[in-house]
Amino acid sequence: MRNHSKTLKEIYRCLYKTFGPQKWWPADTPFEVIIGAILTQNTSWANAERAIKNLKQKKLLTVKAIRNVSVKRLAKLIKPAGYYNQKAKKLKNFIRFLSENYQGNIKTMFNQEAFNLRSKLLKVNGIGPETADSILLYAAGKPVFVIDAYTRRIFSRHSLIGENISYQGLQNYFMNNLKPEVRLFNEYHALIVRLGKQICKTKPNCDICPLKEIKK
DNA sequence: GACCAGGCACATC
DNA sequence: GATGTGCATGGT
Repeated sequence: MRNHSKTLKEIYRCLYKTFGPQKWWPADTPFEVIIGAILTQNTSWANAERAIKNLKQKKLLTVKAIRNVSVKRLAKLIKPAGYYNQKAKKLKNFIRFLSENYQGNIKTMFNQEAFNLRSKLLKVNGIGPETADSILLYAAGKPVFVIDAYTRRIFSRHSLIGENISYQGLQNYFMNNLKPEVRLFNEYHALIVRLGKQICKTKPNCDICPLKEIKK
């Protein structure tokens, strides 16, 4: 039997040594992290960033401002992020959730146990597992491991997990085999994305994969 | 011009 | 629970 805990640590060290700290999440405030998490859904970060820049420029990156702006104007401003009509509604949905349950106060929302908040976030239309977990880890600073398409691709290619494993299954795999440290979870997910961006697009391409030395 | 990017909701079986 | 589809921009 493979010692998954040991292998996961080994992979982390390898990625960190190769790429260094990724300094996630690139945002000024927890609120900006949340907005960014919604805008970057199935979208390159560069495009999500353009949308955020537009919102900042129009002074719309606050709870109150997004609550008061029309969906139409919001959609127009976030256009570079793609799916702009859907995402405008999603942003509105989150703001409504925040306003109705926590007086629009992010800190109040975060003042509860992580998986309790997680289940509430998942009920907001537009927030799925990855977005919820990104909010919990990168905005709230809670030790929740974020899974994305790269994670499944990379770890199944290295035969550490089945390629059809569910989001929950994969998240449990990481969380059962790693210490629940925010710092570690933060950097680990970011490094996985970093690796995925570089080489794990469509082919394994293991010749230049820094993980090729990880023993099978 | 195809393919991809730090997903998600919804319909259908 | 699994599988298929719409949503949309900008870079390679």
